[in-house]
Amino acid sequence: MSDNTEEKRPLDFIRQIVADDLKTGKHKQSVTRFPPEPNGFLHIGHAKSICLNFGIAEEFGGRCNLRFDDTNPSKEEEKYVEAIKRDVEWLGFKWAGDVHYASDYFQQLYELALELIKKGKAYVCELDAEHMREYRGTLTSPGKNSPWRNRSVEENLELFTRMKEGEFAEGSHVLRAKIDMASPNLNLRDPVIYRILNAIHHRTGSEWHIYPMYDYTHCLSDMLEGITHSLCTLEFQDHRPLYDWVLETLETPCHPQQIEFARLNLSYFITSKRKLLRLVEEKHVSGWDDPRMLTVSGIRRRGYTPASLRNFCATIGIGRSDSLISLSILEDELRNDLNVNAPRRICILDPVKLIIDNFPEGRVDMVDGKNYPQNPETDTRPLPFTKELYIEREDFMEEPPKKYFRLGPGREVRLKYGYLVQYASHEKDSNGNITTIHCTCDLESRGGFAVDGHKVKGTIHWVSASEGKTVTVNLYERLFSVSDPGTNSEVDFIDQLNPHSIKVVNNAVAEPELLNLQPGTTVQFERMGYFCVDSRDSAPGKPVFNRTVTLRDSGKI
RNA sequence: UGGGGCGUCGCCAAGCGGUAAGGCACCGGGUUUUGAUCCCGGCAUUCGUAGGUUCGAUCCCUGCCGCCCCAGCCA
Repeated sequence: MSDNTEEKRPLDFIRQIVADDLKTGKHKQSVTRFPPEPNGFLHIGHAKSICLNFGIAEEFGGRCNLRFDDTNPSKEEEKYVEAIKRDVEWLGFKWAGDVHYASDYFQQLYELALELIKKGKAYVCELDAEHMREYRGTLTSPGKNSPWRNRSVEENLELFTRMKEGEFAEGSHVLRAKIDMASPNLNLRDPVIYRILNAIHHRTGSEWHIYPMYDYTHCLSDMLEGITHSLCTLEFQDHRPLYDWVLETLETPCHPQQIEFARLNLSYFITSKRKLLRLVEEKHVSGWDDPRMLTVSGIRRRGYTPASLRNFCATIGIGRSDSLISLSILEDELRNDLNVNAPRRICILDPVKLIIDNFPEGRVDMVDGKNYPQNPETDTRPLPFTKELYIEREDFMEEPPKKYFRLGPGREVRLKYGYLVQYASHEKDSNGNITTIHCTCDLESRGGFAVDGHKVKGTIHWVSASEGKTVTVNLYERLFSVSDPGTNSEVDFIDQLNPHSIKVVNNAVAEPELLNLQPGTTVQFERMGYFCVDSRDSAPGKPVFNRTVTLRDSGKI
């Protein structure tokens, strides 16, 4: 796999901190973690976090754990665990040792909660959700103490134990950290750290009746794993004092440093699990792995490569300011990779027949098509050239402007790898649609070279009408028609979907070779773009191609 | 009208007191059997703004303006 780590780009602020901590000896080795909640599929925003956390481990010789943050059994499922593991591996990363789960620590977390109670730093509260909100105060006014705040340690211990034993109903009791109900930081107003939940957990089943909350779990899980740098997104900044409070209060043997960075926003897309879920549930897309989705699985099915994702993440960098990254950066990294790694093939997406009047009937010339423009002349495949061909409808114009380099009355053009042909005539149906174009060809120009050496500017691609194979091609465009869908709360993001995000072409004509591709393979259709064999809808001998991305087409008329 | 963040080219992003890297996009030109690739060249007298400190400030200080996040028994 190629990525551009070899270029000495400046370190982002997080890597600088890691480098400094290693240099000063604060840490012998960096230990990071990627902590997804298994409640949905990973999207490109997660890829940024994955590249950061695993990337640091690779670059600094450290370790990176994969840890599932599974503290809410009502939302989490095993199938997401499997999908997430597959996505991380597909990106090319390897987690240190076994996969970790926050649920591995439930017993330790419980014992530490007992410690907290004994220190007088946590109490069982019986306020219901509504009262709890009321007591919390507002952004501008302080909260007030819960009437249960000053229970004795013994009583708290007994109540918490009974919570654990399943003696109480959901919602009736919670364990709260005793911090400061007047704190300007709402997260410090005696946050709930344990609640009663009787759901079945995907790993621990019905063993537990109480489940720890994120703020309590995350810092301790980090601590237990010896994480040195706990990287998360900006919205957790306000939680950092609580992260630190738990570790300090419990006097833990180590204290990971939480560092926040800005989450990824990509133009013309949404990176919100909740909104992606709605697209799936309301069937605006075919599923989590719809090639138009910017989920890791959708991206993969679309034909993107792991290297292009990693290079993209390296290119955009890590910062703390809100940003909206242009989709063109992603596409640029994709093209950089595919340009050198995707073999060239030929497929006509919108066929119109071209007949070479002076070419012998029944003759099949096998001409050589180059697989990669940068490779030696010998890396070729045979292409059957016959009297009747298909060319792209857009490659012929009845009244072409001067700068149009393709076929038209009076024009000469090169059929790539084949022959030079000169326009003879064309036919139209009653609706005025062009049905057939007639040309004559210079039989001496095989390979596309003029015998007398004259220049031919235009080169177009073609497929033999008799030897070509009909295939289905999905022409994808961006899923949304505005650059910042979902940003304006006045508008439902569903109304911002691009009605032309998919166009299915059922009569594309492909060179025979194209039927032999393995699902998941990405090739370039010369002059048209990069296309990937769909891994779900293709059948042997009946491939379905997804347009991964178009070619750049600067100045094309 | 509480607290926490952020503000360098259209979009990202370096810069760490010594006089504005790089990428994307865009605009020119060259090569080309993909109007692709590749190659050259252009693209911030200026760093949200107003003051202050300094020989010198994008970097330090102060005020102002703008944007984002926080009142789940979600993560």
